[in-house]
Amino acid sequence: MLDLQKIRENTEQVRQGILNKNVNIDFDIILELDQKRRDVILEVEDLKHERNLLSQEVAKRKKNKEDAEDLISQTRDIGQRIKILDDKQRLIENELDQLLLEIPNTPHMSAPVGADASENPVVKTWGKRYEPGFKLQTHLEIGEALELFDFPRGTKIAGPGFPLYTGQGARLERALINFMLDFHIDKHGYKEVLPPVMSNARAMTTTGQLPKFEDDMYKAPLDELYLIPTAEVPVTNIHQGEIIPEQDLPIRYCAYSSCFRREAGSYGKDTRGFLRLHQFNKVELVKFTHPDTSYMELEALRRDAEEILEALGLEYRVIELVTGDLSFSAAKCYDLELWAPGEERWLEVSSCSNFEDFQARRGSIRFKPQGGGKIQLLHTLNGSGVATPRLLVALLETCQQADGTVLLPEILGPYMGSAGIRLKLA
RNA sequence: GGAGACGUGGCCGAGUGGCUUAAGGCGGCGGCUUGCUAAGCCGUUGUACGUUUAGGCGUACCGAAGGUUCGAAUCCUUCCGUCUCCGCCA
Repeated sequence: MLDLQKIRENTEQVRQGILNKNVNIDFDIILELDQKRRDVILEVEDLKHERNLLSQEVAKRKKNKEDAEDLISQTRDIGQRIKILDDKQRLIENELDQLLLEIPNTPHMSAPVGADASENPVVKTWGKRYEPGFKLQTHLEIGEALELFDFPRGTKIAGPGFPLYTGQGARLERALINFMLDFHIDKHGYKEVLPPVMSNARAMTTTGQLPKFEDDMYKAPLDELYLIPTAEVPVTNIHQGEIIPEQDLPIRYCAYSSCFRREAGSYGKDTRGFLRLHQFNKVELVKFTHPDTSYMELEALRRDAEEILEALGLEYRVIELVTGDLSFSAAKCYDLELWAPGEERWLEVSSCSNFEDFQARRGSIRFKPQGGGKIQLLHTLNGSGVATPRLLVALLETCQQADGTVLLPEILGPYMGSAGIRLKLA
């Protein structure tokens, strides 16, 4: 949510920022409602003040056993006017809130202005192209040959997009999750949390999934719960409604969770294999920071995700999202993409974003300055560190050998246990 | 799922219709005293919104939402949460 005062005072600047995100918002309606709201408040508070004074006078008279009927009937009349104005105020504020909740965050000034993903600049590339000289297979061919997963049976159980991992494939998936968790916890100092995979509407509103993107989520209407599309939702809401002492910042969490996405409107796109799923696994990094350090923390967050890819020896590049490609809540975002040599394309495995105070305002997440001073909204950030499906694709395709086996990086050895790092048909 | 108890500020805790604009304490902050520390003494202490050139002023907030009343932390209704016991269950 944007600061109403900022909308009021810097309307043109905000309007331009939102336009750069390819969204057109009618700010005149908002400003008009804001003015109406303040007019009503002015009127109703005046009446309430009067009522309080009269009630005190009634109390005084009753104490002295004097008659107060005239004051009581006068106040009764004021009470009715207050009730009408209270209702009016509530109505205006509901309408205003509803509008504000649907306005996306404004881009940071460092985010490159651009219309869509085709304009995203590449800011970094790392690693060496895997070109072993034999004909490379796709992850689907490798997986089928080595029986690492079973899409037809996953479809039988839940439908397309719900993968069933089998044998060494299941073990590899689990190994990757544990490897990434340990890496961030032990090497990068994140605190591990294991959150619920369902969240309520309140939590979904904090992070920005609601009210606009309800159709993208799986819902359990009987219990008024949603399956989380990312651990960002439950983890960011850990501190919803809290006031955190400044000296506790930054708070850095690392969480594994299954993620659930209906992917509404994306039918027909990347339907093969692991490229786009309804359920997948992801290790997520979430930070709560002081506003002054959030952009420094964004760079550090991105590095933490990059190091996972480097530790596995996979070729990747980093792109910076132009304003038109930024998500609803983000002010600035980097995507990490892995090269999949079998698919011969780049695959997005991580998004690292700074939301500034956008989510903090929706979820009322604040900090108390150390030397006293005014309580302020903090900044929230998150990034995948990283999502497994496309990581698995790039890993299998990059580690495939001429004999049809897959030789995993040494670093996964301890996590593969007795299966070892060479995947072959059992 | 059944029964009962409870929900007050950063924390503890008083408060069953009007000198409560929430007592008292702890903690925090400032000051005095002081070789240092501790103790003691004095003062101060929330959030949101509105308004104001400023100092300030006003309104709301006692789990949430409604209601009764001239007036609600206090009475009524509904909901949510926590705890205890029972049932069920990996």
